[in-house]
Amino acid sequence: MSTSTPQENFYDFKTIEKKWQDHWLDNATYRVSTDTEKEKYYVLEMFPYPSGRIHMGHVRNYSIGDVVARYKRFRGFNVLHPMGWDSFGLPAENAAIKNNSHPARWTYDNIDYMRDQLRQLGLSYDWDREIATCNPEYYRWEQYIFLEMYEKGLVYQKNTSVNWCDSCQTVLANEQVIDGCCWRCDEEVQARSMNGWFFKITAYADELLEDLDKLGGWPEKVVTMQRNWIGKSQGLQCDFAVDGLDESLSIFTTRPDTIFGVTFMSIATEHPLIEKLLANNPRKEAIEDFITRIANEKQQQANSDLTEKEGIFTGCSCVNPFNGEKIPIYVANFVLMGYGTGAVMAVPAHDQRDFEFAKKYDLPITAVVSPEGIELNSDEMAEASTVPGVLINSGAFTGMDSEEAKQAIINQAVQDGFGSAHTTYRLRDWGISRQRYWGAPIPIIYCDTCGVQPVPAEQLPVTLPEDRESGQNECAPLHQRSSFFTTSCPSCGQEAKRETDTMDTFVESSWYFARYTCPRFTDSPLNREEASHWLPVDQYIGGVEHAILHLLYSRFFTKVLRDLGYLDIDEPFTNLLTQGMVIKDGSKMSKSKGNVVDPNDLITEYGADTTRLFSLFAAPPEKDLEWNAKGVEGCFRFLNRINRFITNNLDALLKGKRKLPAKLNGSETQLHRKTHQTISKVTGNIEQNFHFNTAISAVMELVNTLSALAGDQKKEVIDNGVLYEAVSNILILLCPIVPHFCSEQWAMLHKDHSIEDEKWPVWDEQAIKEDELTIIVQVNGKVRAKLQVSADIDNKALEGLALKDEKVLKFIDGKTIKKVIVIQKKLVNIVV
RNA sequence: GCCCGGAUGGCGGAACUGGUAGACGCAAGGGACUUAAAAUCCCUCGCCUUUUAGGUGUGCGAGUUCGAUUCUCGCUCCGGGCACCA
Repeated sequence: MSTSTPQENFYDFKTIEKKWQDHWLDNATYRVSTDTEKEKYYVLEMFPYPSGRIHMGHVRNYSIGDVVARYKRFRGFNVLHPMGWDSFGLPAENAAIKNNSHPARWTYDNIDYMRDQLRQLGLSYDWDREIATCNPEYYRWEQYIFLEMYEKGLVYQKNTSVNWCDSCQTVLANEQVIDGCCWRCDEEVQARSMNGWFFKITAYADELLEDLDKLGGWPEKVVTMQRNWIGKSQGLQCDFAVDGLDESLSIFTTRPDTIFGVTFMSIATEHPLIEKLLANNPRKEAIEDFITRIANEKQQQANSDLTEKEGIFTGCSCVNPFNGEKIPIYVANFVLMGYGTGAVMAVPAHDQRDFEFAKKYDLPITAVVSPEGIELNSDEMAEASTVPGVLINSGAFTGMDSEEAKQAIINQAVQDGFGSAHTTYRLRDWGISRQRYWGAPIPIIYCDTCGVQPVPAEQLPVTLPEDRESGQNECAPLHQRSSFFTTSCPSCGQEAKRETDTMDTFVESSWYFARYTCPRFTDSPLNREEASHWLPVDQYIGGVEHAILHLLYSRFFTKVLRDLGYLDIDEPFTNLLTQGMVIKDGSKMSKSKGNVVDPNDLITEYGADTTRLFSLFAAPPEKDLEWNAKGVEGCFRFLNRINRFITNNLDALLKGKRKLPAKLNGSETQLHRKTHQTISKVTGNIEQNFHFNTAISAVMELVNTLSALAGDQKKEVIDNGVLYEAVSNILILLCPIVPHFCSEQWAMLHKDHSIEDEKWPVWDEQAIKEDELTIIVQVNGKVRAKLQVSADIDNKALEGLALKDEKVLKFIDGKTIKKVIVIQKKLVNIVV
């Protein structure tokens, strides 16, 4: 639509949308409370970070959610559909520095603007439940939960190696380290050992893994990603005595069956045993140099590709408890201290990485598992053999099947007291400490006398100091504020210091969905009654980029809150829909690519309804959506066609009877049938998989049929009852998608009630049935003719008709018919 | 490297448990209305050919079947996740 276009050609979306938005807001139409009469339905879209303005991804996400919410209301559910703001985070601090403002100011301004934008989209939220996670009334309860978790031993402090940027004076997350340098200032990142707070998510590793089976309403892909992330493996933990020291080296392996093939040992550069191995070691200097070099390389290559495997002999050895063999100990760059025990028994014959290492350092290779039908020669192997087989060179276990041997060897280790069955997870505990200002303060006090003290619950919330000076890029901002960190010990009353780290912002989003059920509750984090009524979330909708972290943390919090007595569910989200990205010109919309479409422009030009309609029509929700400006116009045209039809037929629609006549003529039958087919199609598309694109197509077809049969060139007179049936159903079926438009059109036809008082239509199976069928006739699988037959024809008669058809005769003439296949009501295939 | 997806006209996408491939929309071409434009309406629209018809066609190659976009096997390309996990 160009600006020179006369407005009178189009429906007046500006006035209409404003009118209905005001109406919904003034009447709090979408406010909900517990209702025992109606079944509850909780639909939730991932809440946004208030970055400034909404983008097309938000429009798509929230449009999908809004259709679900409105549809479920039509189906008679009591729908909880809340919205809020994930409003802590680093961008606010950066923006505050840049604009010489305060993070809170910047954040709340953004929230105000974006709330307005969401309202302009006509989203049916219960705004009374709005929450902002940076509000002390929200994070006080997060601090409260933290303290309860602390009490239960689910929160602890430990020293770990982190990415440290010296110029920014802060810890960086892995994804903020680019090629070994800080994403913001390009300073080289260092490894630094720091004390931080951790949530013991590993305590729930098994349950988080097992309960994945309960998530039948989640995309298989997301479940798999979580399963791999948790990464459970079972095997043997076994101790190897260190030669000449009163120490043992503990290893974990998933291949106990290969234990007789161990020819060396690889340990991590950070392994605690190294210190002891280096005492009085003639090679001490070389080993230390190696370790320092590897440590630096590791830090810089945290995000890059694999480096070559390297190691250094320590000069020390240990003993394989199964056969008494002496095993040299190497320090190797590929061994992770954070997984297993930080030491790996190396079996080069059956592990590719160990194989390469052995070749490089000329270490022996001993094959101990012989795959069926193959004779392994240790000296001639070109690569490791990782398949199962029969044990060889394995003492008492020789001849045993490798799968069987795993258990037998574990049993032996247990019996002899040097090992046991053990389960290891890839999942690590969740480090939540951030040296930032704009986050929820960790409610802990350090007292020189009494040590670590939790802040007493009655002193919550620990609020952020408001005197944040702007214009400074300071490190650990809370650490600079004595007004904040100076306090008194809750135990002895002496002067003490507050923890100055804030919590990872993922903590806020791990339980907000529960807080929505009782957003203003002041007694505890959650009102058990409300939470148990509304939860779990029936339908959760958001980007697949949160498939692991956010969704895993939320599942973890749900289990913790359950164990703290606040919830009675195991899993927070029954059904999950992960929507695709919004793409333009083949790549994701981004400022740097300059291919951003601003929702504001679209709303101004075509209105919210068209914007919603297109974002739902162009692709099914789970797929990426390719933006097409012309496609938007097509959607706008569609709405105008409906508007024009109703306007042109308003007299008949208002004055005529709204009941179907007793007998229908040809056109009426067709329209009536199409109407009911459309109801069935749309309902099915929404219920099955939220494929709104095909639902919209179906309504478009109905509108096409309507124009053809009842438009200007109509052939037969259409009874008003049939006409009304078609029109009213078009409006109800489209209402969840284009609510302002349908509300307005409905209001033109009805003075007494709004469209939202209507029930979702039910289709009539009888009306759907076609009385004539098109039967395909194939000869040797190729379509040769189409027959119009009455719907009740039997197979025998059908076969007869097909064999007599002129076009078919052409192809079977003079040939022997081998076989005739008749598929009821569908096709006849003649094989010659 | 491993684990998931995906590939259908000029484009976005349809096609129920194997049964008319290309619904719906966009773009394109032709026509009507108009002084003209906008808007609207009608027609055509996978490719090829000897065009009232026939051939061919759902990334490539096989297979199962009367019949495959759909099922099986083997590839190619694209997207995503994990990445020294012992």
